[in-house]
Amino acid sequence: MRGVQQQQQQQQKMGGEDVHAVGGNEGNPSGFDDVVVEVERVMGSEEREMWLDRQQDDELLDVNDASIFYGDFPPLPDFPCMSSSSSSSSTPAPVKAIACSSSASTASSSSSAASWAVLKSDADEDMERKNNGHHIHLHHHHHQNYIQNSHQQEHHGKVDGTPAALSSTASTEIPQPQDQNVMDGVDCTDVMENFGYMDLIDNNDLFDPSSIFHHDDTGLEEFQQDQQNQQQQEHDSTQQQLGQQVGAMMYSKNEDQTQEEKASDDLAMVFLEWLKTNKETVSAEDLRRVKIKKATIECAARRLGGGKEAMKQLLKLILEWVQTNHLQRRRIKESASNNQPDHPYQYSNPNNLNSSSNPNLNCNPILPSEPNSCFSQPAWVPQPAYTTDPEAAPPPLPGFTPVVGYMGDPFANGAPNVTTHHHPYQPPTDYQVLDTAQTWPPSQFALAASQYNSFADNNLHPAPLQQQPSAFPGYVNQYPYHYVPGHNNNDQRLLRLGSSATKEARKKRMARQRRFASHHRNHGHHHNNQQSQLQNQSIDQHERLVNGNCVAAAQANPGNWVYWPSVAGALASNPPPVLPGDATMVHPVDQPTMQGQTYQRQVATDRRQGWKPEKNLRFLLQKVLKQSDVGNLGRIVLPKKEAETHLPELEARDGISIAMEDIGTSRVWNMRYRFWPNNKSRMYLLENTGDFVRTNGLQEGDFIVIYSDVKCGKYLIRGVKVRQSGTKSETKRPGKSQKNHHTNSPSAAVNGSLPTPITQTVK
DNA sequence: CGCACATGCAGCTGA
DNA sequence: CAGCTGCATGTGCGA
Repeated sequence: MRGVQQQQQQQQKMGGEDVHAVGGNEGNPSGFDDVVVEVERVMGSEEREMWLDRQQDDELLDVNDASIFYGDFPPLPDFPCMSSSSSSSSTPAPVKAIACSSSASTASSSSSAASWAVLKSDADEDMERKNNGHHIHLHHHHHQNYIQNSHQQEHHGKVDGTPAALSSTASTEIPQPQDQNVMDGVDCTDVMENFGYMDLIDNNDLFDPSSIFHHDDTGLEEFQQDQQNQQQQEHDSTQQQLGQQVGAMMYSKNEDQTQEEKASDDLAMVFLEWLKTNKETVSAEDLRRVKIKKATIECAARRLGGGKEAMKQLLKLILEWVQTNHLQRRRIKESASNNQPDHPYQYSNPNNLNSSSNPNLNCNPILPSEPNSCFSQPAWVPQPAYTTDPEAAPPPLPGFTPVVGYMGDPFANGAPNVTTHHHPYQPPTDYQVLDTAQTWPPSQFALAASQYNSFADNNLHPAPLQQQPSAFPGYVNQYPYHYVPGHNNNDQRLLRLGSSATKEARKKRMARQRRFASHHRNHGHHHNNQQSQLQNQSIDQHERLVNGNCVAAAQANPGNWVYWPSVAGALASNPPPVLPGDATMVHPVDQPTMQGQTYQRQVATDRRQGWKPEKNLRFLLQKVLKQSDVGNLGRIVLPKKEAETHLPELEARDGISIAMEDIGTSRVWNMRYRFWPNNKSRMYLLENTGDFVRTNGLQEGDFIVIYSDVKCGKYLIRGVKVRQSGTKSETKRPGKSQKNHHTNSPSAAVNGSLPTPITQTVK
C-alpha cells in the first residue's frame, strides 16, 4: 500500500515542481527523483573561482545533500508525500513510537538521497580552454539510505527495471575531464557546459513532472561511461557534441544506446541551431545556469509524448525559455547591479534558502525518497488529539497553533520555510517534517502542488502563516497562505522572478493542476484497493503497523492495537469540495443539520473544544442515532453503503479496531469496526461506542459524523446533538418512524434528509 | 422483491 | 442473572 501511495504521491509531487532552477524543488520524489537532472556544468577545481556563488551551493550539497534537496525545492507541505504517511498509516510500522522516530531519521537520510543530474555547459571551461568544446556531465547522486521503502524500490524496479539504480550511487559523469564533482556522495550531472543558470522557478510552466517517476541509474552510468569515453577520444568537444550530450542526457534513462545516440543527434541539432541563433544574446554564463532536474526532464518528455520528438520539443522549450525568461531576468538583475553575488540557487529558487539553512527539512514532502521519514515521531507526540486521557491532552504548542491538522497544512510547513526563516511562527522542524511528508494523501498532494503553483503566482502577497490558520481551505486552490516575503531583498527578488511566469505558463499550470486533481482521485481508488489487500493479509498486523505510525494513537491506547485508517478510504470517497476559508467543513454535508448560524456556532464550539478547523478532514459518513445505537449495546449500526465506501474493507467479520478521535474532546476511542452477516449481505457496526455516546450525551436523534484526517489517515468522530430550541435535552424523536436511509449519505444530508427540527441547536 | 437497517432475542460468559 | 455477542427477523423503502 504504502508503496503505491508513495508512488502516487511522488508522482504528484513531481508534478508540481520539477523544473526548478537548481535550487529547488519541492517535490521531486527522490524515489524517482533520486536522480535529479541538473543541467549544470561540473565544476572543475579550476572553475571554482568563477563559481563562487555556486561553490556555496556546492558546499551546501556537501554539507548536506538532503538540505540541498529540500532547499532546492519549495517545500510542498501539501504533498501527500505523506500520503505515504497516509500510506504510512497503513504501513507496517511495528513499533509505534519508535517507528515514527526512526522513520524521521530515515527521512532525513533519504532526503539526502536526492540525486541531481546537472546540466552544465562547459562554457566556462570552454571559455577557459579556448572555447573548444562543451562537455556534458551527468552527476547522479544518491543517498545510501535513500531507499528504505521497499515499495519504492519495487516501484523503481518496475519503472526503471533497475531497482538497484535508485539505491546505487550511480554517478553519471560525462565528458568532464577534470572531476566528477561528486560531493559527499552526491553526484552531479553536468549536461551542458557553458550553460547558464536557468531560473526555473516557473519551470512548472515548461514541464509537468507529474508523471515523472524514476530514472534509470544504469542508464546514467552507461551514459556516463559513454560520455567519458567520448571525452577521452574527443577532448575538444564541439558545441554539437555538447548538444548530443545534452540530448543523450535528456534521453538518458532506459533507452537503449542506439536510441540515445539518435536522440542525441537530433537534440544536438536543435541545440546547435539555437546556439547559432542566439549565440550573441546568450552567453555561456547564461547557459551554465540552466539547471534542470533529470527527473524533471524525463517527466517533461513524457508529458510531451515521450520519445525522441518529445525530447526535442522539450529541448526547444528549454532553450526558448532560456531565451525569453532567463536572459531577461538576468539583465534585470545585472542592471540592478546588486552587490550580492549572483547565487544561482538563491537566484533561481528561493527555496534554496531554506534548504541550505534548514537541513532539518529532510522530511520535505517533496522528497520522494522517504515517505516514511515524514513520520517523525516528535511531530506526533505532542499532539493532544491522541492522548487517551482528554484531561491530559496538552494544549497546542504555543506559537504553533495548528496542531495536528495544521501540521499537515501545506503551507504550515512549506511556506515559512520556503520563503524565509524569519517567520516568527515557523513551527519546529519536526512538525514541518511530519506534516508534509508524513501523512498526506495523494489527493492533497495534488492540491498542494497546485497550491504551490499558486504560490508562485501569488508569492508576492505575504501573509503570516500563523495568522490564518483557520483559513486553511484544504484542497482548494485558494490557498490563504502566501509566502512571506523574505526579509532580505534577495528573497523578494526571487519571488518576483519566480512569479514572472508568462501567461502561457500560467495556463499550463492550471491545466496541470486539473490533471493532477483527477489523477489523485484515481490514485485514491487504487490505494484503497491496495489497502484492502493488505488488510486481507493480516488485519492484526496491519493494525499494529498502522498504529506504529501514529504514535499518538499508541499512546492513547497503550497495549491496544488500533487501526488507524489509511487515507485510502477517504480518498476513495468523492473528493469533498473543501469550503474555502473553512477547513473544518471538509464536506458540504459535513454538518447536514447545521445551517447558517447553527453551523457557525458549531465551528466556534469546535474551536473552543480544541477542534482544529485546520485539519484536513474528509467527511466519510454520518449516522442519525437510533435507540438501539444509543442504548447499552454499545454499538452503532453504520450505513452500509458509506461504510463500505469510506471505511476500510473488512475481510473478516471480526472487523478491525479503529481509533476514533473524538473531535470535540480530542479523546481517542478505540472502537471496532465490523460487520455481521445479514441476509446475504452485511450489516456494519461500530462497536465500543458506549462510552463515546455517554460521554457526549448522545441520544436518539442525535447523530455522529465520521471523518478521516486526510493527512494522517486517522479517523475522527464527532457526536452532534440535535435539540429543539427550548428543549433542554431530551429530544426523543419519533425514532422509529424515521428512517435514515438518506441521512447517512452525504448526498442525502445535502438534501436535508437528516432529521432537521425546525429550530435545532447543535450542542 | 430485494435491500438496508432497527432491534429482538438466543446463546454464551463471567460475576 | 446481567451483560454481551451475534444472528435472525421485522419493517420500511425503493427498484
